[in-house]
Amino acid sequence: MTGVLHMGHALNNTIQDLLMRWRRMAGDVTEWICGTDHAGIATQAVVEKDLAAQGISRKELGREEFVRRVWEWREVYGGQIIAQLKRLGCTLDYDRERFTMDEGYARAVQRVFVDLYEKGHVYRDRYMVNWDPGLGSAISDLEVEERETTDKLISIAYPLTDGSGEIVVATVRPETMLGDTGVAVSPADDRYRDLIGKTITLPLVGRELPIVADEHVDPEFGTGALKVTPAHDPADFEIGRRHGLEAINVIGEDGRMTAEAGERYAGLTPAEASKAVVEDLREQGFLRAEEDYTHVVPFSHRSGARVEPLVSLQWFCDMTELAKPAIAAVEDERVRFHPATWGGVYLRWMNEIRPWCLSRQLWWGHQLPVWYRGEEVYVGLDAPEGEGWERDPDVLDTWFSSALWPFATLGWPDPTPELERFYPTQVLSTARDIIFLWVARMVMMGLEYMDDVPFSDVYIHSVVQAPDGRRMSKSLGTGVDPLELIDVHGADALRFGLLMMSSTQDVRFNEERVRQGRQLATKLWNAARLVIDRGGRSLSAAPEARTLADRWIASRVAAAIEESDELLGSFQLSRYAAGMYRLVFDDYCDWYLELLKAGEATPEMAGYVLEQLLALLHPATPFVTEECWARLPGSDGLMATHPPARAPGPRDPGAEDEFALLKEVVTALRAYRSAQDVPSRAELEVSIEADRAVPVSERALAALTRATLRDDPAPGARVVGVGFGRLLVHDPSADPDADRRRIEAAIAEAENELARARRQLANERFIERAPDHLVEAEREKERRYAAELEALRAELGSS
RNA sequence: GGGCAGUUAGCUCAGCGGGAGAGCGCCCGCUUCACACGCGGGAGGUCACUGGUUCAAUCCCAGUACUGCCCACCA
Repeated sequence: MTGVLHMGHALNNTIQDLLMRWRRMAGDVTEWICGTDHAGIATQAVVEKDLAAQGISRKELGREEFVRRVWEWREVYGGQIIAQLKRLGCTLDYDRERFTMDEGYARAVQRVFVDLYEKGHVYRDRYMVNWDPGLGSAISDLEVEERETTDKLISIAYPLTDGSGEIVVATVRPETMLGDTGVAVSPADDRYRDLIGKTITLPLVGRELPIVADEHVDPEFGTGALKVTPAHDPADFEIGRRHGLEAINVIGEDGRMTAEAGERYAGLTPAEASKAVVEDLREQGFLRAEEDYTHVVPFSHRSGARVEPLVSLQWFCDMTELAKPAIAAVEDERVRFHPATWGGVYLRWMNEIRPWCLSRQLWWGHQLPVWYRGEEVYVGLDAPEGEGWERDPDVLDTWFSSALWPFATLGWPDPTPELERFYPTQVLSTARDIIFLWVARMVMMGLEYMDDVPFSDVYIHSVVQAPDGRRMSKSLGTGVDPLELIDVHGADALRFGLLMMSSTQDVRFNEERVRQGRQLATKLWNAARLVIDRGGRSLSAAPEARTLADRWIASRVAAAIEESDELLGSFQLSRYAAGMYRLVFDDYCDWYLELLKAGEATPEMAGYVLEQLLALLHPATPFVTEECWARLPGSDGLMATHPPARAPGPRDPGAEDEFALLKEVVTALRAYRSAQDVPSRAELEVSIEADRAVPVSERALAALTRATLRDDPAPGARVVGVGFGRLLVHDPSADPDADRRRIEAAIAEAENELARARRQLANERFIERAPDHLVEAEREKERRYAAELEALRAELGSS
């Protein structure tokens, strides 16, 4: 990695650390290799730019010195990203740091190259490659991006050699006509049938070119005749191979016209040559038309330069045999993608995989283990014996070495204990843009060299976009710096915020989520202070639940533990985060701790539950949970190595139901208060009329809404409807108008609900076909709302 | 040219066959002795559109319209 930690790194590493901490707490032996790749192109570019600023060119320095400078640069900046990961709280194995240019790793890379050569997959060929003139190197198909561009489409007349006429062809790259070696027409095209086998004389050049028939040509497009430039167009290259046409390179690897282009054009840039060729054609009367034309054009993902397709002698790897087992591994789900749709993307690409151009004309990277002497080629781990051998100056595509990551970092090819213990791994977490570049290649290499998949689950996380929906990018100025967010809100906050944003689709970055994370951390901290102050501590065994609140929170914790395990296991990270947030704010703080303050819950349970909450949240927010844990009396060791959260007991539906009654009473009274403007400090007297026992405690009611219970309703009490009956509130000072409005609103709502229930029940097919419990629930609703309506109407009538 | 996603409250996003959810924002009220980075109460969505399946569709199917992404050798 060449740069500083960006948001994508922050998200990915937060996810990985979350999973690592989760499994570590669960008792798994975990290994998260800390390492970086040498990022050949990007790193070389950065160092070259540095040198350029000092007026030094790479060529002046020479290869050896340049590579030494890159290592120096790495000494300075290589550690930067690791320091930043530490700030994020990532628990990698920092002692076992690996780098793709380490000696042992480099040996593994060379070995694989040699082996693939010996097996016949790796070969050297003069073939059409994507040439990046900005970089001065070939790049792979995956490093090319298509951009829509408007060019001039030029029509040129090619006269038949026998003088019987002409063929008009069209091109957006007129300068390439200098390298034309044929003209192709569709075999189905009657217009040209008689011309097949004849020749034309190439304007400006004078070369005689055959007219061939090829299926690739679309008779509908333009004039239906295609100029063939095998050296500078991938399609033409294929046509050329089919018809034995020569490939003449008129554009060189330096991005300029070659001597082959002719004296007049040699040395010009293609753009200059294009102009000159058009001028010359015009003068000589061969130009037929010029029009704007919008199409997609390849650009280098690396340098941004327009890719120059040209024929070049490079090293390739044929992927078809390597892909077969890797396709099978995904088809039979030895490797599973999450979400599964990415498995389909992987398979579509793998099924049409093309040769991989491995060689790069760079200095920073793994130099090819290849030597030449005249026509001889030697491929091997060590330099060949004898005099006169010269080593290939090229290096390997960085992704070639990255593909070996899952086993090369563990010491392969030596049979190390680490390799034995940790291969295959379980989870690979990454963004989708790297599925082909890295994931697919790791699967292929893992199967080839370890005879097993490198990981069983691939989690493809969201791409975090800029807040305005554009790509987050430094050059666009849309980047948001994760380190600044850590400065402002803290690492826990950033981690939590990113988890909240992380789902299966792209999301816009939203700082509110990070703030939410900070609020959670603060809340947890304050809750811990309260609980510790009330005598909460770490206990070796679950305490007895002595109150309804105790039984209820114990049940809630049991449910939350089940839920969080399931969500983390299925990579539903934002749901896990949201669930934790509500557990802490709503259940624990707003209800349970309020009751603790009223003496309706026990400090033992409060302390025990706090410990479990810390354990549940620790994978997401390690810092605050560790800090709270250290302060909890009786705690021992680190939360990082604490066992997973344990429920104080099994789920308790009875307690949950009973507690729901309390909540309903409290919520209804609070709403009454708010609607009637009863100050929150004023005491309310209330009696409960219900069709069942409502064991609401006096103290709970007093603590949660300053209400006291009385056995009989006071005369003139106000009616508040609840699901199980009604509350009668003694409120002599109530404003009758406001109260009537409140009751009318309640009536309207009840009428609505009643009508809905009756409509459902009037549908015979619903009664017939819907599950019994749903029908029964509907009947229950009808009864309840009918009763409530009656009570409210009576109340309205009497007021 | 193919393929894959998405379209849910003002904003950013969850949910997904049985009466729409969160955070923020907005309105009203609270210096309640852990926390104003807080507490309580509210307002606010024909769940893009059109058909279909079903007792029941925001959720399943088909199509349409936008948006985003990936793949692709029509000059």
